[in-house]
Amino acid sequence: MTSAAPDPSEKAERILEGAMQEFLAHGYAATSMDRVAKTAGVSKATVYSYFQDKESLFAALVRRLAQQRFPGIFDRTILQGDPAEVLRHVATKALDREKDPEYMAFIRLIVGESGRFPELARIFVKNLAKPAIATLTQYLSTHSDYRDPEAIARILLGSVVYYLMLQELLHGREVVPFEKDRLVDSLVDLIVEKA
Amino acid sequence: MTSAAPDPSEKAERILEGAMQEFLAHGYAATSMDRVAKTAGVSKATVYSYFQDKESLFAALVRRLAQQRFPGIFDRTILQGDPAEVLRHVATKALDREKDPEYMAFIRLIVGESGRFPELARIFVKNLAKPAIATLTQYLSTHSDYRDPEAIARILLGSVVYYLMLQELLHGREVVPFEKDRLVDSLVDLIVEKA
DNA sequence: GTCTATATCTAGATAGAC
DNA sequence: GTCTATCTAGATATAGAC
Repeated sequence: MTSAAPDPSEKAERILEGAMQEFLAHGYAATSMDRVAKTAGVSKATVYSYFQDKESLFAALVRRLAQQRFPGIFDRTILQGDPAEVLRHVATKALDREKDPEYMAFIRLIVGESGRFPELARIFVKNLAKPAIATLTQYLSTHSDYRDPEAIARILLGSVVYYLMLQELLHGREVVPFEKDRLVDSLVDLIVEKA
Repeated sequence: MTSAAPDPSEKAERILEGAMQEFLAHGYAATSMDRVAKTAGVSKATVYSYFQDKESLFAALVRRLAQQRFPGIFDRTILQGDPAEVLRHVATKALDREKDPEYMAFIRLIVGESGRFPELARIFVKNLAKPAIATLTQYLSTHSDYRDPEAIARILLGSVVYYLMLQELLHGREVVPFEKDRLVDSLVDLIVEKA
């Protein structure tokens, strides 16, 4: 057994890596299993030996991305301290995701396939959106007097996500240019001054 | 591109109608020209006599939807009067779009295909998002003292769009339930109290 | 276990009948 | 002008070689 494979899951890793590149770049329907295999550096038959079919591979990939590759932004960050600084930090960190092309492509993919794969969209919400809302809501509950902290949390996150979607995903930079700092400044002012 | 006939062709209308149903339901890649023809009630050859290829048909459809079928929300609405009432009206009207499945599917389609068709995404931004931002910014400029009215406009619209996307498109209703009224109330309070 | 080769089907696009 | 029939390419999925 000198030529034994390193790890049975090593091939599965490469396949998922190849699948990620292809699905993120072209979406579900426009991605072929041939290209997944080629990108992963294995044969197509090997892909089918690890994953039942195209849908199973896609589902496995999305679960993986939602649970491992793109953990919630604030999961490990303990929010505490001055509200103005904390909120500015939160908004800025969320906006920084524009610099991660894979994350942006993941958003595009999930939204685009949310009709065909509603269950995968729910996994995305449960693993990424929900923890972000919960963490921010928790902070606002203990550091402000808002009647409805979750509503405020959704306003902040919504403003940021809308910015990313409009300016980056939908290529609005050239059509409706807008500086990130302006959004952050107004957002922090609006929320903190009121508190 | 096919030449736009002066008098609208009945056949072209039916084809676009069929294309709308199919593309909105399945996205670009998963939609076949066979099904477009069948839904439109014409032969596939007829489809190709009116539109050069699949991409041209898709582009014509998106332009049509962005320019005619889904005009900007506030284009015809003259915003004037008490800020609290106006902003509440604006937010509520925008949130009501969740009741229009075709509009929601259009959002999903544009976001999902924004990688493959960036120019169509820009058309969407130019015709729908930009006018909404501009109209609301204009109102806030004359009815509030905000240093950056456009930032406020984007915060309001972003909060609403994020709600629609998370709760409806991504099927978050069951995962992170939230009442629309709570969002509207906090949004209006936040913006008007500060003014 | 993995790959090559292939079966089967469906897609986009077109030629030719009427 | 419109439809039927068809071409060609590329898709998913699998059988069989090594």
